Amino acid sequence: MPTKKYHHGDLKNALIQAGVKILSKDGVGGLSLRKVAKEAGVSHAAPYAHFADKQALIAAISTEGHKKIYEKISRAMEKHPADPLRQFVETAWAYVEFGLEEPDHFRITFSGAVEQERDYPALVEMTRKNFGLVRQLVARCQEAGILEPGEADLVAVGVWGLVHGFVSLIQQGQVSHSVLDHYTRREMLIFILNQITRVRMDPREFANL
Amino acid sequence: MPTKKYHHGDLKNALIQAGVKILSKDGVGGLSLRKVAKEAGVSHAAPYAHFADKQALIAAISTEGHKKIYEKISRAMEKHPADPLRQFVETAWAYVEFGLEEPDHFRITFSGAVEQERDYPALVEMTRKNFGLVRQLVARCQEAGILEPGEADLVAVGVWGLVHGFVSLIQQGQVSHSVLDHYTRREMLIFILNQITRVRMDPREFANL
DNA sequence: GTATTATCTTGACGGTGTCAAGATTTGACC
DNA sequence: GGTCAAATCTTGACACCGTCAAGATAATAC
Repeated sequence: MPTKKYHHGDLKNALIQAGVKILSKDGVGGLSLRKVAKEAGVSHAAPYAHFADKQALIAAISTEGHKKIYEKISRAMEKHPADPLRQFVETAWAYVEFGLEEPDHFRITFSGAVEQERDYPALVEMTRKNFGLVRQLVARCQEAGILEPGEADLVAVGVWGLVHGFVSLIQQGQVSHSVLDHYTRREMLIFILNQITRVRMDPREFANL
Repeated sequence: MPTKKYHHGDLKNALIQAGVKILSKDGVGGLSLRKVAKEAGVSHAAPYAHFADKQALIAAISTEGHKKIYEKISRAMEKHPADPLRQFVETAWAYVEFGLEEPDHFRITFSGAVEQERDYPALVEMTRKNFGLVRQLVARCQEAGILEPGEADLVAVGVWGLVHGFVSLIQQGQVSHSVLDHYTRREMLIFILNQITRVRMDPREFANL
């Protein structure tokens, strides 16, 4: 963390947090640089001392999103250090939770609002870190016979896509009522995870672990 | 129709097409109502005769995206009417192709830029139609023993998410070079599809069908 | 042929991203 | 401690944006 400085102190982080707050209040469409500045108590052009443009702020907010995901899923993985299957389920569920608790932060993090991701090394590094965690979990599950063997990179892409697609469809309300009435979200997740695992979990049983 | 008249004739569709063109030229961030109007050769407020606001135009552009996907995947399914496995592969590949050929149209279609989807019945209907097609294909594959049995709705969510996640990660350039150098995109797709199918396809073989 | 309606233009408003110029504070160096 | 350059923030301006109101024009219904 940058040490306490002059006028504001730690405006850069304050702007990111203000952005997260506005996202949860006004949604992705309501996020503007001027509103973020006002929320942080500075003038409308102050952010330009810390961010080159709006894209750069969004990139920082996305990085913050990936950080939260990293914390959530690494905590989830620590819950059952010796049980890859439960690690798998808990990690996936942690990801889903973030998507449901902070939908707009989740959305802006993955919506491709950052057009040239490679211009933001911190963001690239953070996504790499998250992907590495998933890849590592996938490899462990493959060793344990829970997932099919094969190139762990690609299997990880598949797993991530599966869970991410699930969150997206829930967010957009595209899951039919006939399904929603019969299963909890967690049961639905386990149902979907069953598609790619070699073991078969009973949704009702695993939802309560 | 061609020459300039006070009344355009078919401005509504012209605006949608202008929007698609601008998307491919300037990306999602460069899409504005005024630019779309100019591209279509009308004044800056003319779109308001056909769209309530920018959201409504984006919803129409998203609907157009779903239409293109519908055409592509239904054509793909017709290629091998009696072979569910090939139908499955070709349909997924058609989806990937659209994402790679028109990345920004693909992105705006699924980025949640339309905040309240339910306000746009045509869009809801079109997504429902596409999902129905996938669901139908999934059911057929389940009957043929290619996919695990179970609630077809949820299996379809999984399949869609898997393929969609694959496109997203490719678009963002997050697939490692070590993988990109060894496999074509189509081989990578088949690799991923193997994760959820009960049959095992050889990527090298199936990539050339 | 006239009246009504749909379509399009013009002009205006507040909000937005961004830059330039200037004010203020900090930290480093003597 | 005093001086100065760099970092930080404010103010003001500009072009662009989404949106609305008022009016002009064309198509259509009668």
